[in-house]
Amino acid sequence: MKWHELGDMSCPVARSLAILGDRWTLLIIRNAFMRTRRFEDFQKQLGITRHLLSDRLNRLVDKNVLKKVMYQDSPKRYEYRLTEAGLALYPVILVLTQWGNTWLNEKGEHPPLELVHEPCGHKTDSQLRCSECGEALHAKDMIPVMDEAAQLPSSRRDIL
Amino acid sequence: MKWHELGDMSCPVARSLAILGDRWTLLIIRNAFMRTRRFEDFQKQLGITRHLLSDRLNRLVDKNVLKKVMYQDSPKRYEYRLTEAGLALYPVILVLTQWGNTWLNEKGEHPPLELVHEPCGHKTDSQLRCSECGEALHAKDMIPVMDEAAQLPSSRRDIL
DNA sequence: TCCTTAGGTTCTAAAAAGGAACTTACGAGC
DNA sequence: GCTCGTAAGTTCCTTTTTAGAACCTAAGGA
Repeated sequence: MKWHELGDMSCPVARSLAILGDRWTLLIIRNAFMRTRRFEDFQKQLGITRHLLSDRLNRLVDKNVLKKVMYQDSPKRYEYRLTEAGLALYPVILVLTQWGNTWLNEKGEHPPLELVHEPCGHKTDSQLRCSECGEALHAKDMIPVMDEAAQLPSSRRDIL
Repeated sequence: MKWHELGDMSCPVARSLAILGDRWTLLIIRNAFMRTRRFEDFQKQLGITRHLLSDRLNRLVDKNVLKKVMYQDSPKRYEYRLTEAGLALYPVILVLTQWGNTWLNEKGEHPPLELVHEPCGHKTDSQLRCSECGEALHAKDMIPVMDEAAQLPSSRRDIL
């Protein structure tokens, strides 16, 4: 199976990863959350090749994760900003931060990146909680349900 | 910059993505959460080439995300199971599921994958909350702090 | 006129991914 | 003891992607 075919699958994880699941895209988005907006800045900060950066930024604009905003008229210059869909990726960056802090620092060689929650003023560990009962969510307690999908022919049900 | 060099960076997102940030790894992990454990099953479900699957599974074992467990003695057969670090990736899968459900289904062509939280019995939308004050977390309220890193030479501070 | 800045595009070589066939080690059936 | 089937890979060859460096364009300033 070719990679781009994943975008048509019924599984939402496959569709998300068809946009986000390559070696640079989530790093670009991380930097966008750190207020990076311009081509040159992304390129210097990430060390990505200009060619790839151009390709990835255009893809993200095409997929409505970033938008181009003109910030100078002559010569015309555009910067890249997170759209509403892009801002909604913050949880992805946050859980990757916490996983890296916790599980990829066994020898203690990296100072953890701590996050202060400004409204309450404390260093925070984010927790995923159920919107209904408020309890912390764990894999073993979750049951996937795909009502309509059950009525699709099995060839369209894909993975999940 | 080459991809594998990211694993040494001080940013935990870069270190996480040095393991998870390619086209197949998170899909393999998604299927592991769906109880897939054997080489043949991963291959059939994902449509990944056998070569790549072998490479990715070995890498995940090497990085302590999966472990090989013998399930048959003769001939010796092993299956791949999530380690503690692997199980800790559930939030990543969950937030990607929700983002895909919400933002990659504009034409309504995909039935959303709904998740029932078994202990309370309701369909849930997971929410990221602050461990200290319990409020929902948003990008604009978070301040990254890297105490010790501030004392490192700037060449070692990398991106964040 | 020449230099600088921002945002790319072009070129070539190297690395990674895709696809199909082959291997190994066993057990079962005939 | 021959053939088939299964699980888990490995090999070989082709096609795509990436990496890295150089080049291009359009405008402003010294």
